[in-house]
Amino acid sequence: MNNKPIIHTKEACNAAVNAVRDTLYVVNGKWKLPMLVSLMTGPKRFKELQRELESITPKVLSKELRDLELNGFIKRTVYDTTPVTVIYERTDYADSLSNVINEMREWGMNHREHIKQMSRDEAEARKAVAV
Amino acid sequence: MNNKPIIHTKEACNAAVNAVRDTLYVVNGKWKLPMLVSLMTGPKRFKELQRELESITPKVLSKELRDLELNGFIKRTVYDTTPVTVIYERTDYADSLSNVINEMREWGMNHREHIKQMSRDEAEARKAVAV
DNA sequence: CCGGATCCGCCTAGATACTG
DNA sequence: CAGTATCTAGGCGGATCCGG
Repeated sequence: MNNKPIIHTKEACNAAVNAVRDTLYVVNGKWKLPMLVSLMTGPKRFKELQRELESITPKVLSKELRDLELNGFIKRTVYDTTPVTVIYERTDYADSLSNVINEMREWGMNHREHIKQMSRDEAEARKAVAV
Repeated sequence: MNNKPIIHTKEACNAAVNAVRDTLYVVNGKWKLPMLVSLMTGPKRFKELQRELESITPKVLSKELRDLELNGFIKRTVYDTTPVTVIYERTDYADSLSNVINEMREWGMNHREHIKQMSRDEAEARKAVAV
């Protein structure tokens, strides 16, 4: 019918775009990744996380922890001491992100080089014009 | 020195986190992916893109196009007609994203199922308590 | 100690109107 | 046609104070 030879129906593309956006959403923001990284060395208490992430405010930390919990990346456990002790720890499910994260890390590093090269090329072009 | 057996130095982790954030940043937002998808079927003019992406405003489209161009994902060409014709097209470099995008798409789809399962489990738990 | 509640400033997407 | 100019709104991150 048209010149698109492949399986790119509009609906499939939209579903794909949405799936990608979901992924973007769950790891996006300033703190989510550092938090998951910080929890890789073991379970932590609220205050410990706050100290490690230096400069995060309790409100934001609390919200981010809730987000991560809702997505199943961390588990929150309350111990009935006085005062209460709250422990946060990574779940196994958090590891399911590793492929995505690695791809992103790798691409991001290459991209940094690519951008540098682009601006070098551009500088050369400007020089050529200037002469 | 400490109990971390692996190669996770603080600096390496930070660099990794930054690389990941770069990747997140360049494809983030409501429009970047749909735009790249739309340009997969061939070069397009400004107005064509606006029509395909229905509901994007020219200001936002213009900004997003600039972003994509700065990252080297698209090429902008001005033809000296009256009135001027401007053509946007994907670069080969845009294809370098395919691995990342595919991983994200796949993970996003699985995650949707995972979330569903989590809420089902939770509903079960509530039912058990209610009885 | 672990947060919740409230207020506040910023950034940016969007709406609308306009220009070369 | 291919954008720019101006204004507004709302969401997010931060600061500060409060409570269990």
